[in-house]
Amino acid sequence: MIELRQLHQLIAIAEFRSLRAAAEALDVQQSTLSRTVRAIEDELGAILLDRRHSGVELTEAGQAFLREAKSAIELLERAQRHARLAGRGKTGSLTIGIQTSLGTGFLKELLRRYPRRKLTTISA
Amino acid sequence: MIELRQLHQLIAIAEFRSLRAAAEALDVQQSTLSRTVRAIEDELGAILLDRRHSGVELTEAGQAFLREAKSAIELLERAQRHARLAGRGKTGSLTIGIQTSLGTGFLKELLRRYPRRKLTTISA
DNA sequence: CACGATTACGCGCAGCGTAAGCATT
DNA sequence: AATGCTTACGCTGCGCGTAATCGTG
Repeated sequence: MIELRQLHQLIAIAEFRSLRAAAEALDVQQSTLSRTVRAIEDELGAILLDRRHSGVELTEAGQAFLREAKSAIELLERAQRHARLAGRGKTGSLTIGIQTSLGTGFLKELLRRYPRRKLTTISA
Repeated sequence: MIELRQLHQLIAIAEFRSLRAAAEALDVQQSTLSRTVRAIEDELGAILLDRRHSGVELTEAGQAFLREAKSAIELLERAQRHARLAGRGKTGSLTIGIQTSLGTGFLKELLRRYPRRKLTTISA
């Protein structure tokens, strides 16, 4: 299955018209991107890049695919933004001060009933 | 980063309203899906599922996110279909018969010049 | 020779299965 | 007791870095 990481890598490659440059920008090795492109091409059964010795160039299939893929990613990122906004206020961190004596009984029970909360203890 | 695999898992969960059922359908363990949901929720900072003891239910945030995410995935899959169509005829497998004597010199050179082709040898 | 993409090899970690745990009906 | 989600633990496969290779201007 093509993953988002791979698509982002492909997008960078297309923007830089170069594996080398994209690799540097993404802070990975050329080899990583070479393998990624190869994997996507194999999965699609279409060649996406024209490998030149002066970099790479999108084939027609590559241009079409990337244009559509970008729209999809755009949509997904909007979805994430919306979800993050929806989550505001309903989640977040809560900082409280409490005497240690209280921290042993009631608080422990509270955290047991509401898992996923993390308790940071600072001893006096 | 949220990956497509995770979104597909989330979609299955939403359809089945159950981790158990979705896990069976996807042929993974419940624990896998539990962790996936948790990971997405953490990344988004929003709770997507109401965990009941009779299964799960999408929260409002979950419904909204999944609706948008599904559209994005739909778009991506269209992009892949288009690319596969574009690749037809320009790629594919070519089966040839050839005498072994020819397979050593010319063919080897040919394959060297056109990498990524695989040669399957069937000895007589 | 320089530059840029490809490929072989080995490693570390993310994702998973197993199994135990916990809460509710 | 049965059902269903969560969590701890260890392993395996995948993605990556390193480094060597190939091919062209």
